[in-house]
Amino acid sequence: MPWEKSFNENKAVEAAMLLFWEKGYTDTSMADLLAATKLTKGSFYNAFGSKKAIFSRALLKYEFENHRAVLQKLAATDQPVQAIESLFDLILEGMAQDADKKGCFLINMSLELSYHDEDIRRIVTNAIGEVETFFKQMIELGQMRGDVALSIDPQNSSKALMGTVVAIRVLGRGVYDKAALKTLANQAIDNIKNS
Amino acid sequence: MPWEKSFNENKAVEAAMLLFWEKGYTDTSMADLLAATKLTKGSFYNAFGSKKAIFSRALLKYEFENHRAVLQKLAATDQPVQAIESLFDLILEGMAQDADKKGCFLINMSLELSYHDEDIRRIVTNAIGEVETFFKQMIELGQMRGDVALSIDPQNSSKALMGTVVAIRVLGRGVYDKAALKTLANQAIDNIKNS
DNA sequence: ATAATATTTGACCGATCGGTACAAACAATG
DNA sequence: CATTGTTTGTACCGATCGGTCAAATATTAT
Repeated sequence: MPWEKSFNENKAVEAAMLLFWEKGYTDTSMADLLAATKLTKGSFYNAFGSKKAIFSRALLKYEFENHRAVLQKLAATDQPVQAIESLFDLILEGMAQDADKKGCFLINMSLELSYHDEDIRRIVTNAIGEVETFFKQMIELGQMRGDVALSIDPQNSSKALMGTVVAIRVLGRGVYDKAALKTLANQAIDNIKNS
Repeated sequence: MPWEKSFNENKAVEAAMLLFWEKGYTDTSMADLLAATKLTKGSFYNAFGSKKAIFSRALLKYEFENHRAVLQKLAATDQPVQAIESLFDLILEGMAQDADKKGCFLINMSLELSYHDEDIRRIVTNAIGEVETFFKQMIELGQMRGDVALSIDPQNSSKALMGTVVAIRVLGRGVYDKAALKTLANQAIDNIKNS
């Protein structure tokens, strides 16, 4: 009776994600989306329903693949300070390879949409909370292992590390160069290390 | 021969600034601008020429009034660490009073336009450079006075402070609450203080 | 007065916006 | 091979986008 779609829905969301990531929500038009996903209007609206809907899916996909997966892999280590360093390394490396200077999709959207669109704000807030939790756990683990100074407050320092990530991702879009970003990261890490 | 404009051009730029600040560039339409400036299309284009043009003027006005003026006043002090603290206080206070959570106009625009529009990127980069210079000068002054640890590198630490400002202004738009932002500021300041 | 000059106004422009309607094309089942 | 229900392509929608322009209007110099 029914019939299978001739296109890969996941690929379409992927293409949309890259577009939204690069150009933001408003500056990405339906025409852009149709071109990128290689869908016609009928198929698009049949599959996704609206521009906002595919945007949400794209943002969640990003969060899932570019955040959650990375954090989980890093958190599995038994060398917490190194895990934190690795996260910063990954971010810096990713930015160096990103010729378009797209930055972080989630953080970009936290400025473009977050306050006016409650759904988006929740996704962003949640994603940032996850990163912060990662930092906090690594700090606590590090304190148990003696790698992190006991004078450090995990709650506060995890926020500081999170703030550094935000700063790096924002200033990395054309204001600071690679070296300056690296400086930011190094200082933040030094602040928690047991010297 | 000529004839004086019946409207205050500066007031118009001010109104445009508040609009762009709140909604961003793309999401602010000509209709919005005309309503806010109380101009008709002809007058608007006669006076400013284009949407981009009045945007640039609005951004520069913001930079002049909300950045340069504040920094100059603070830099005049002979208590540099207090000047830095005052800057963070001013930012936090301003954000607490800003019900719309507009954040910082310049930093918002660094994400929306900076990489794709070279003119805007230059304005943003320059403004951030000024803040960073302020921090650097205050740190150096503080080291001479003994308020700031000599182990601190002014160049690096001014970047760290700048990064904290960026983080506060970005995360302050709906992700972090007042207390969390204050935590970020306190940690950044503690890092340079001579204990 | 009136000529010269600049501003203001509102109608109008083509292009693009996101979204809908619907018929034709289609694959799976009876 | 007809039936069924989905997918697909496209024509079309009203609204809005940023921007133009000519005529109307107000001011000053002569």
